[in-house]
Amino acid sequence: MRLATWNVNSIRTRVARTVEFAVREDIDVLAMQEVKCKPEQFPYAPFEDAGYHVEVHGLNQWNGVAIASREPMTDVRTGFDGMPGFAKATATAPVHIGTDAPLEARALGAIVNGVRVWSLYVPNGRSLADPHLDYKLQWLDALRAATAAEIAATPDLPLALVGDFNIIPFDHDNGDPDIVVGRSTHVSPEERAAFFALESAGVQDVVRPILPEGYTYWDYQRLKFPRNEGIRIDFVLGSAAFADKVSGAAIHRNERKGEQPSDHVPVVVDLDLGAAEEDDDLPMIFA
DNA sequence: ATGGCTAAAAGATTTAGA
Repeated sequence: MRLATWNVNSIRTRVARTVEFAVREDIDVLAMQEVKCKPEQFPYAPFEDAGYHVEVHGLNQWNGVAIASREPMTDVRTGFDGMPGFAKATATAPVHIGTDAPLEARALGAIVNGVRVWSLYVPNGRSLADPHLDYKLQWLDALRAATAAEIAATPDLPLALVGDFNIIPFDHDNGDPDIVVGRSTHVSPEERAAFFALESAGVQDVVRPILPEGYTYWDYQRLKFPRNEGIRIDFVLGSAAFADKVSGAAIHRNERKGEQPSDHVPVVVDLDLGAAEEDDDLPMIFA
């Protein structure tokens, strides 16, 4: 099975190149982030014409996550247990963060080919002084707890957290001189600690051992891509049962090129799920 | 020229992204 994650930055703007990529790269499961639309606005037809089922979680023009899959999806979930919401300050009320605040469309889970996939769009944080950074940290801590609980409940079910984590784990993942430790989000000790705390929940970065270097995002502004001033913020974090099956990985830097690219590129992982999943593709000469 | 952004809703700017 070939699994990809891609922050598409509006699926309506980029549906053609998104589906073209999925078909060309033989993607079985494509987790998308920032689809920026409601389900009724989602361009299902191009995906379905290419042989994909689609699940969408979108509430408005912001955020929005989706999964396209060649095989049907089961146990589809919007949001994870304990996921907080965010309400910005108004004239009469302060900022509110919690499970009783309005939930955003940042997490969509489904089981496909016997693998639990979570398509995740972690809150940005905005700036070090912004309450949105507190929201980001609380959201990540709730994700850590929910992931630990899910792995404890079903340790043999391969699980992957995939998506835009909005954290630059290591200094060598940051090629953007405008992002500075001490001044910027994405590189703060607190955000990095929240990212690495996911390891304690039982998931690990399955792309890093194969591709130690490589950016996944370049800002549209100030010639960041031509200058290769990118950052690495999109990841595939797999449980032990998932990581055992990883046989390859790729970061598709070329998808940042061309007409109307997303500012992110796809990250792809190959899984060896054994003979069962290959039955569709191989002649039954061993039957 | 030594620098240049993109997207959506509702406008003719605001909010958001990272």
